[in-house]
Amino acid sequence: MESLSTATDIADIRGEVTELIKSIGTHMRLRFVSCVAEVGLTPPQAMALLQLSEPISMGNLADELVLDASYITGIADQLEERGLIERRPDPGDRRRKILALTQEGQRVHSGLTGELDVARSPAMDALTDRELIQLRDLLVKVMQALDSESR
Amino acid sequence: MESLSTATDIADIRGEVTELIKSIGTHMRLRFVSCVAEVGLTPPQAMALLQLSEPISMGNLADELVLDASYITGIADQLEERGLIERRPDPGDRRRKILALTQEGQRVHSGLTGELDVARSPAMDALTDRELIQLRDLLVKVMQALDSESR
DNA sequence: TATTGTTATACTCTATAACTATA
DNA sequence: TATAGTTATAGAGTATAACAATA
Repeated sequence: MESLSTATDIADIRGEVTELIKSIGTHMRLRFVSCVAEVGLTPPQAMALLQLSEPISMGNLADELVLDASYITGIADQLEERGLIERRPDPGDRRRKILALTQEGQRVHSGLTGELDVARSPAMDALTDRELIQLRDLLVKVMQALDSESR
Repeated sequence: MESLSTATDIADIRGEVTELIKSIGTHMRLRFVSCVAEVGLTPPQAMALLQLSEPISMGNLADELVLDASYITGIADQLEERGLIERRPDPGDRRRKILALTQEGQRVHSGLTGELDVARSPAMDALTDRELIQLRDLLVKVMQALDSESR
């Protein structure tokens, strides 16, 4: 009898954990959307801009963001129109174009990075250093289980 | 000097935790999308169907899913065409329509609920009961911090 | 006058297919 | 022949505005 009620409790806690991860993820996403809106960017524009710490070819950017190349063209157009990035020729392959931040792009990039910097987010201030490490270790285990699941 | 390097490490771990929550959230979302696709539903259709354990008015469904009422009309149309739900009049308010599962809808709803049941997901099998409770408690703290942040 | 649901419409995010210039 | 980027287009998800019926 006791084992039965324990099993139920554990199932409940799994459900709680799932809900918590979902809620925290939603919070993070909303925070991202509102941060990028403040600097006048749409989420995909911001995702691309944030990837440009170093210049990168359009194809590579598509790979890193897991987006189709044709979509990257449009995002690049928008960021270029706003003067945040520029397309440079690739010396050595004239098909390729390298995207790089302009000076203004640098400014927005830095501002956004700072704004989003999780280290400055009060989100995890509620945890002591020891708890934070515990949390990290537990999430790593869950993530590993998910990765080996993969079906 | 030691405090400086410690501070950096903690910042790194915060970043790790953020990334982990993002990754686990992505896994969960992909799992949801593939589960609902198996029963031939789009994600919004599934979200609506899963809410129908009990009959509910269209407006209330819109509130619960945080979607506009006009969008609910379309989703309800699709689920009704597939014979999974029906619109019933509300005795007492003739403007209102109550959505309820058909018998076939019941079947799909049960199947999907079982498929998605977190208690049966191997995701958290990597954790002992004690670790699971620890994880829940830590996530609750993070969530509370996020809630009081709210700006 | 306010609320429920519907319609028409439009916008964002994203992919596919066909094309061009280059390799 | 294959690859990088572009264009045109289409589809999913979602919202806004205007409207009809009812409250």
